[in-house]
Amino acid sequence: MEMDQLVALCKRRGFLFQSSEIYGGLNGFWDYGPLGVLLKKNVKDAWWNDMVMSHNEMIVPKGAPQTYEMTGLDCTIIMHPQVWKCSGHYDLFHDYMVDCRESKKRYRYDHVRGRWVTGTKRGEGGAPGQQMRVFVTTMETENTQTALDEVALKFFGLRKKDVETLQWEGDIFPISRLDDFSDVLGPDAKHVGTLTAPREFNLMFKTVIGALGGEDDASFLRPETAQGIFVNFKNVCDSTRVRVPFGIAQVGKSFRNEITPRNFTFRSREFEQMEIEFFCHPSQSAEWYRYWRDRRFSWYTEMGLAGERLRLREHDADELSHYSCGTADIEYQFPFLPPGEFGELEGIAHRGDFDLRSHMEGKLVKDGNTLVVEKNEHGQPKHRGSGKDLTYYDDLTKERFTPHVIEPSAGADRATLAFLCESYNVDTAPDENGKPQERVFLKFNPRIAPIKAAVFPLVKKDGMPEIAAEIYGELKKSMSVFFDDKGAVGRRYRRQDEIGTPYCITVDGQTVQDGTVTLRDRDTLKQERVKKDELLAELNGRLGR
RNA sequence: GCGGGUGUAGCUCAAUGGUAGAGCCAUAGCCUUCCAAGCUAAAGACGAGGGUUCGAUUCCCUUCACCCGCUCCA
Repeated sequence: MEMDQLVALCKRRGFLFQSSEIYGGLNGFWDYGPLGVLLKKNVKDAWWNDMVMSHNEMIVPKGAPQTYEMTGLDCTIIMHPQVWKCSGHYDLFHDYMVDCRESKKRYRYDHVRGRWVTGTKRGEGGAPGQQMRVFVTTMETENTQTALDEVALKFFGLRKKDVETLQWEGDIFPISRLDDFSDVLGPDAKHVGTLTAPREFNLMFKTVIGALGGEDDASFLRPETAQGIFVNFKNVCDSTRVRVPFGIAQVGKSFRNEITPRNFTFRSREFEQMEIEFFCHPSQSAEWYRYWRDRRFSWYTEMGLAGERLRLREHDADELSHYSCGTADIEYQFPFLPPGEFGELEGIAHRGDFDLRSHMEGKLVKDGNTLVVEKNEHGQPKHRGSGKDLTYYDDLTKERFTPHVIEPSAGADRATLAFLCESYNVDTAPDENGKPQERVFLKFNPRIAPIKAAVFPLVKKDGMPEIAAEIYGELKKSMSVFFDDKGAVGRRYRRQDEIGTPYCITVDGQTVQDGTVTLRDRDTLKQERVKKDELLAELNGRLGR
């Protein structure tokens, strides 16, 4: 399937539009159309229903260490600025970058390190040339000096055996200590002075609280919904009777000022997340991590992403965040990605006690194998925590501890996009002359199909429209249905196929006589006669409601 | 943010320094008894801003968006 066909279908049928399209669009922002809003809502509802509403805390689910409770939250998009300082997002999302005019590469300002060196550039025919003092640079590596040797040799046009002729001076230090880059050789450059001045990249959307707000009132749109759950952990414990282990779920918008939004809705600047923060005893956290990883993977397969295009990828040890004991991505092979590449739908992370501790003590950094509060130059916490006690006291075991967190964090827009890609199907169906015609249909799981059924009068006479309208009205009380009496019935079927409607109900001449209608299946094209009074029950059964 | 490419109707494609054409889709009506049929009607576009020009969709500049490659990817 070519992605542009799906994009065209999404626009033609009203699933997705570019934001502010009449003004030329806005990079990284997308609007859901009349059908798209139904589809995405169904995805979110399915998630909420399966994870929260239908969860039975009285029985042990398959694969779980024990029973657990689930509850929900809906937090604000703008939160106290200190939330983002303690979570680490403030420091992490404020990057200074330098660009190389020659190699067209971009580097993180604080990651480019180098050292002064003096050498003699090889001239024409191997003759000695000009002597130069240059600050050669490289990205941080395990052995920075070796990397610098290579860069310097290449710059001066020397062989490996000439390495002794290089006169190094001083220590290796980041270029952020230099005021002037005119004698700096970029990591991938052939000439000196090609690096631009550092420029700030703010990956969080900044806004101002209050009409007269200045820089002191600066706040941020949340880059993830998770932090709202952590800062409300104590409120939830104190106001409901939940006991650890339990999970808090939240669905909501998040915002990231991505450098390169691309690939349709896959990387958007405004997007919606479906997140669970699951709190458990540290001794059980590894088991819970495995439970949630497997549970979330099977959710996607049950929703229709079964097959080779979906995979579970456990992160390597060196890929893990410093606080994590395990992270897995659920990934989908989107059609717009190069062959063999997968895009992340959801990450399941073992976050340890990092988050709750951060909001108690202040922003944490790794010191050896432990987490300690990051200090500023005065020896005080760089970002001060709330000081509130976010530990948990277990009445039964008489134990106080900081719960560990398992975080299944899913992208609602990415899941919706994956379902769209997966359901896009083309087959051939005979037209009225028996000639095979190409048919495009979206093979949605009926749970997420925007329209569950369409009702047609075969022709506009003999009382058929009236009966169809009556059936339509009855069904509409309990599901999204569509009425269509325009044009030939074959065209109406195709139109429903293209938006993924699982069933079409047609009132024909026989309906007037015996009260039965035809029920057509989207995938098999087969029709069965069903009594119109039994239609609702029949549909509910087939839709698994 | 950088480099390259592309912007004409919802889609696919024309033409033009002087009133921008067509097919499909979509809309309304007629006709039609089961898988995109037919007839009729009406509607619909030069991505945006500026400049040159008597006149710019066409030439120039800027900008925006999309595609590809870098970069980024908590």
